Amino acid sequence: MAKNSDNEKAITIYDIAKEAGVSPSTVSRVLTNSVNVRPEKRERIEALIEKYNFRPNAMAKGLSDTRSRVLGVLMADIRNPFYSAVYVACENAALARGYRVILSCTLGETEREIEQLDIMKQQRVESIIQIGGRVDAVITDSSYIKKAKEISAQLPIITSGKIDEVSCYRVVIDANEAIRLLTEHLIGLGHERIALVGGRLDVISTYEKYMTYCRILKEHGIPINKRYVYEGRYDYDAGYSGVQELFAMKEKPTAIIAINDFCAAGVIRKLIEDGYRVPEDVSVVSYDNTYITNLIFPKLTSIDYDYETFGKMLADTAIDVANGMSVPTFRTVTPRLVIRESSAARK
Amino acid sequence: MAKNSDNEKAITIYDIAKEAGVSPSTVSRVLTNSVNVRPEKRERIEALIEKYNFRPNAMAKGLSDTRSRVLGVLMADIRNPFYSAVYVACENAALARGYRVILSCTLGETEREIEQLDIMKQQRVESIIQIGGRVDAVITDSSYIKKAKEISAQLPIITSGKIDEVSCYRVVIDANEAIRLLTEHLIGLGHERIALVGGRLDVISTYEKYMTYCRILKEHGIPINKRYVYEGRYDYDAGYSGVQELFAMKEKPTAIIAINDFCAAGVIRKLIEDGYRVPEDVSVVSYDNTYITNLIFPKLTSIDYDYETFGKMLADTAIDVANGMSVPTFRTVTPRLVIRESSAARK
DNA sequence: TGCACATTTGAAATCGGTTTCAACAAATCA
DNA sequence: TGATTTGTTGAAACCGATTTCAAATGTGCA
Repeated sequence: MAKNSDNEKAITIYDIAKEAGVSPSTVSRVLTNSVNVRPEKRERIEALIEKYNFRPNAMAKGLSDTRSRVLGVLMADIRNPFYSAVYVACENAALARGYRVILSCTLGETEREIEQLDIMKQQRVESIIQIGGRVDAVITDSSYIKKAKEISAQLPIITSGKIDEVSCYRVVIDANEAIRLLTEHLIGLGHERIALVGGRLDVISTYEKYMTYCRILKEHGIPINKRYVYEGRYDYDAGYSGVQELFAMKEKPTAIIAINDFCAAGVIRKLIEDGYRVPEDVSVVSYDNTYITNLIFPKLTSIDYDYETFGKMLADTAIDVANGMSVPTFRTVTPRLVIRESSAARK
Repeated sequence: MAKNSDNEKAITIYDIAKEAGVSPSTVSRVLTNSVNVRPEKRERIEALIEKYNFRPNAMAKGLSDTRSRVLGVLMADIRNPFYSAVYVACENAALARGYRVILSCTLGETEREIEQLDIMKQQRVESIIQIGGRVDAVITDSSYIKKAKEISAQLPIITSGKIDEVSCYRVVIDANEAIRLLTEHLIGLGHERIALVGGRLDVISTYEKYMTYCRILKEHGIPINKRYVYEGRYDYDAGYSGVQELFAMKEKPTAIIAINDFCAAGVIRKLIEDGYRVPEDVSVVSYDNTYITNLIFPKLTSIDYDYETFGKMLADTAIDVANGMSVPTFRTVTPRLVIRESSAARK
């Protein structure tokens, strides 16, 4: 049975050295493959490593290295499919460059967030990737800002969002382009009464979207109706209640831009419950292009961010900065429209 | 701007000690709060810690501690909502007991899996939690088995599945109970032509479900029709093509048990495309009770595992075993039926 | 004031690797 | 053959914390 306690100490290079009749330095040289070791000794050492399944203690190694080759990834909740997609892409990119990643989910608790930043510092991560930019917890808690400021003075923070008052490298989705794609897609389909559902205007990216939405409507000579903007959270319920409110109006929207796929699912649900057909009566589109888009009925038209590229850009920035390379402090990811079944020409 | 290179060395207890005019030991005593330190010195030291935002190097700490207080969690893919739910629950439970967690996704690549096991060993994790039991990669790769065997000889492995030939602690969902709940639920609704869609019978838990399904049908005097069992993967497509095949038959099923929520989404999609109504014409139920159940239309009846409890059981087992406590090598989690809209009485 | 005892403290060893430096051995060259 | 260069090796220092041990200091009581 799997060993159920930590009784026997782990093998060390000293043990290997003694049994092989060489010095620890020589064992280390075999491990790091740094300089020549006489073949016969090398073989003896390798045989012992194999025999005992020896693996060098990462703490000891980390102590003598100046570099940790570890990145920290901080996010609200890995259960969110957007976050998990970015995370996996980040991890892949980091691994490809010889870095490990430590993940931390804060579940929106500021205390935990602060604590985790400290832990990452103790782990001597080379940089911290913050995914989400405090989108989920809109309240910019001052104790968090203080900690983030402190940390950012000592190691680079790369974020997909923005942290108030904290200077960091930003790899950001081009929100203007995203909303432009959606709005023009809908306008192209003949829609004019286009509603925005979910998201809060005090969150930067959401506000940017709103502004661009207004600009584009104006460009097309479509009047802006503030009542077509339903603020709310970033979830299913926001979509559901958004429809409830919007469709109580006389001039009902013919198209809805939901703030993400969850929200869109709520939107569609409520529409169907109320007897509307999607997309025949109402078109619904959203952001994120998570796998949810393919699960629901009808399949969702959504904005894709190319997670592989996005995650890679985050990880590469983190690693480049840690290696002292000069890196732009602001980079954008260009979104792409994926048309599926939920949007169609206006009747 | 965030420091863009690792030029200045980090502060150490020696720096603090020198500036405070005490020995490093005293600084360490303040950090660990182990013994008394004269209040005036303690204050001076604490002030310096604050001043420099000093955080002790985790490597150095880890080197002198015999215990790492770290668990490793290995899984196929964190993007799977089932896995991410279990992961978060695990992490919460571990954190509550003062343990950190390192996550590793193998994305089904055996090579990566083996590599990550080694990394965890190097990190001196106290035990390894394997979520998924190689369900996703049915092929039990011999090189993986070999590595897992080697590892399990040195540190405890806790799994939610099963690893061939490798002895480990198992915390397993009671598959028999799960299928019993679903089958009896459907029979209670008057269904007799109940199909199984998705999953492969060479995966233990799937096979167990099949066997119990047969037993229960027999108990109720319902004839077993092997053609109602559609083997496939654990995804949307399996559900989709399952319906395609099953509904080409003359005696069409009136109820479907999908192997998980993804699969159920595919099932429902194809049913609707083909003009069936759910649940009026066909009832659909599944396992896992992920948030997908609430996103799709109709909302899915599914089997819940109480992720908090499940994750906690995994983490607690891992920690208890690491602490030499005697722990049962087999524990089960009792599933619970959550009835939603997708199942109804047979017409 | 002096002795016994408790509290605080620093020096040094330790954890397990890597790396520098100097010594030694082998190979090359004159 | 002897001098020079190159290749291997081990001893010891180092990374940054914790911990043991013994010394130094402080306190209580006669």
